Amino acid sequence: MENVDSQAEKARWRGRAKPQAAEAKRAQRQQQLILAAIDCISRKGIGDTTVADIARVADMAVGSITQYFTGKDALFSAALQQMAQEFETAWRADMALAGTHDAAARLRAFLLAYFRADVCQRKKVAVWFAYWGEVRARPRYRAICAEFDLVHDTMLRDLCASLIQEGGYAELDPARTAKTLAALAQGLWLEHLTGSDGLSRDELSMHALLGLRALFPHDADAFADPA
Amino acid sequence: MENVDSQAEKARWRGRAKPQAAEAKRAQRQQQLILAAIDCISRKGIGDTTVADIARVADMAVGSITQYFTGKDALFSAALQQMAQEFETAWRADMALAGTHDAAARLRAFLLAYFRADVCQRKKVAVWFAYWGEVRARPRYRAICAEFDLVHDTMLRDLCASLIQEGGYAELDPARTAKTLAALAQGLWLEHLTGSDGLSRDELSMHALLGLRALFPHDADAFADPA
DNA sequence: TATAATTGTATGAACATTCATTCATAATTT
DNA sequence: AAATTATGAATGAATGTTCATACAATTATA
Repeated sequence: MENVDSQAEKARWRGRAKPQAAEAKRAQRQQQLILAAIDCISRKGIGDTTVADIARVADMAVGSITQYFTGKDALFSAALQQMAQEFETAWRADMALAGTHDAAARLRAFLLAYFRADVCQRKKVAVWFAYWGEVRARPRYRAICAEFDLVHDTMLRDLCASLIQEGGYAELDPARTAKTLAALAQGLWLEHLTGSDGLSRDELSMHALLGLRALFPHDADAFADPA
Repeated sequence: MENVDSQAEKARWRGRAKPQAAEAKRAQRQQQLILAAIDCISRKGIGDTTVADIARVADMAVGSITQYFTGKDALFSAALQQMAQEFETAWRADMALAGTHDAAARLRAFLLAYFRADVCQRKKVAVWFAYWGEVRARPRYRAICAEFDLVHDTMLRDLCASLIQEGGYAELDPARTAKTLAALAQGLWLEHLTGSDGLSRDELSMHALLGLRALFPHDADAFADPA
């Protein structure tokens, strides 16, 4: 991640063209490693994933890891960052689709983004929990999570505030309502991960919608289960 | 754990007394190790906790761990088992206090047990997530969790079913309502663990009560915030 | 040909486990 | 009661393994 600058610098320095292709290839290789790391973490956990595992899955040599990341830790941090970034991109996209005016529709889109097919894979959820399991011990992970949580929480609180205003839910506190919904969504992820009766993504969505209807009964229609 | 039988056997065989004291001391020593393991895991995570760490905190020799547990893994499993057992004991006790007739009061007691002072310590929540982070990778952890989840889920579903019947919430499905509440409680644990604005246990309780009131509006009184 | 990228082995640090020894207490014998 | 023997808990240094990182050799690219 930190070599991006030196790449750009080099391009400027030489004045030649090629940074396009070279940089793209470099990015693709980094991506390969990040994907492999995520895959390994989901199957073996953070503690038991070795660089050899990652190299094997990425179909690269162990030495290449140092080429693209300072070390194992940096790779793991980059993987976490990417997961967080991907999720943020996902809910932003879904919200954009829901328009800009209807607060209920936007809130619905936001919360259901948790259960998108590309987000709510068992594999990825396992990785989220692997990181959360280490978050106390590793300040770096904590910092990355905090950065994305901030914008996530702010958005959710604003959505709740809008709906509370528009829908006439004077008794609800926006911040508390938002935290409650966030907790519900993340708790459902845990259910997805550990539940013996493997709840499908659709079922998880319906649990989330049940929570939304309960909190915002006037908008039950907007939060109805999909047909 | 597996020597208990041979101990009892010996007592029977010799007819003499002493197993009392010896067994108690043994149990106390095991306890010391389990407590030390929980402490270390909460501070360093499962992956970075070494037997040396545990021995230091327990104020014992590294070799003593093998004396009481097959190995590091067995100790960790025992610690998880104990945490799960403690939690089950906690909610059972709180429910007993809530009586046997009032479904709402019992459900309230059950859910608020998540936020008892002795259960909802940051330290212990960190350990829960450390285990969940590894649960995919370690079948042993998964089995222990599944065992306790079963009785937990059954109880919660029965509670929801009772209240749905008594309170006239025909539109609610007991199983789905139960899962939703469980997810909310566990999600609030995560909030407790990672939330930058460290929510106090009281605040967490209030979030849970908000969820209960939303789902069961006829019983808002029973689920009111504490004064 | 010069430069960059890739590879896989070499290295040493970190670690869990093993085990010979010590020591306090209980059991047995005088 | 005193002396002797037996027991098994406790210890921590020794052992062998696992792993991340560094680096020298090799291959690809420009």
